[in-house]
Amino acid sequence: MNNNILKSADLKQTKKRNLILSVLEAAPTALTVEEIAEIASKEMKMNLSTIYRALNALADKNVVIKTLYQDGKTYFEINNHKHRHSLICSMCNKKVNLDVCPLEPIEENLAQKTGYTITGHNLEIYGICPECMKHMPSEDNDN
Amino acid sequence: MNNNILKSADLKQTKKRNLILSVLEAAPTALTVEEIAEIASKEMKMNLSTIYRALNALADKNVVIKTLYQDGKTYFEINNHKHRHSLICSMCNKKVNLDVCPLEPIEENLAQKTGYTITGHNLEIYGICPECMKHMPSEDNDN
DNA sequence: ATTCGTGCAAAGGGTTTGCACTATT
DNA sequence: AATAGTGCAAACCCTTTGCACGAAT
Repeated sequence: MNNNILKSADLKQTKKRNLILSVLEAAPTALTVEEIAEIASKEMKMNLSTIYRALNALADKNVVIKTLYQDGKTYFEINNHKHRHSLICSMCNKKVNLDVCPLEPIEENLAQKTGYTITGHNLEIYGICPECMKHMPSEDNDN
Repeated sequence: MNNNILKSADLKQTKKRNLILSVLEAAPTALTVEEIAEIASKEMKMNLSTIYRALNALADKNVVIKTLYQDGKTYFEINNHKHRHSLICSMCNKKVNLDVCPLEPIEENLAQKTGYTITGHNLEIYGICPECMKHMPSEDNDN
């Protein structure tokens, strides 16, 4: 229930924020503000600024995670405290969540070697999904 | 010698492009366009557009690698075909190169599980460097 | 001489912000 | 009633682009 989320983040309860949160909760992957607006617009329309402000407020409270992807857009997802990464199709943008994070064992080692206090990381993996692979304009296959 | 790099990339040889390349070659980590401009300006001044265009041309030829970091800026580095990642201080932005890439073993596995053809990945690790740690305004240390 | 690189200023895309207004507490 | 959220338009930052000029082949 979103009520608690907003309350415990010291944010006022509004229909829009609740809707934004429920969109994120229903989403299988991180979403851009435009994607959120698109989905949310089925129930009510709201300004992009509103979504940005809501998400930034929530990110400040660590309720959502904000990540800038290589496409130049910021993606948001609920911070469920399960650490995840995405595999993104470079052609259709379809995303698959990974449940492995290969980095935790590395980070401790790294902290020792560098003296840095590791605070986090950002990992995106890119590829071509099977569907796009099928419909690939044959660019460099030698038939 | 840069001559060969530009020639083999089918790009005209200019003083500015050579300078840009030598700045990148001397750099221990990936640099932003502004950082490159700053360093290069000691030898000659050039417009940011020129740097952007030179780097994009080189990135298209895979001579340099172009990566968008979480600070919203694009970083460029020579593509020496050694796969590297950076550890970045969130406070002073100092970067350390890692020579481990923990992802290659994972990717093969991933390809099987998802059917994706993996084409690459992006990994940044964030932390606080020892110097910044020393001078940290004590925010949440309980003394 | 042709082709490509460069500077400048303007435009672009995504995100943020100031202000007046509206809703929540 | 006080405080915080929202819409709108303008501003912002980094990057890209059009055009006229200049340099490399």
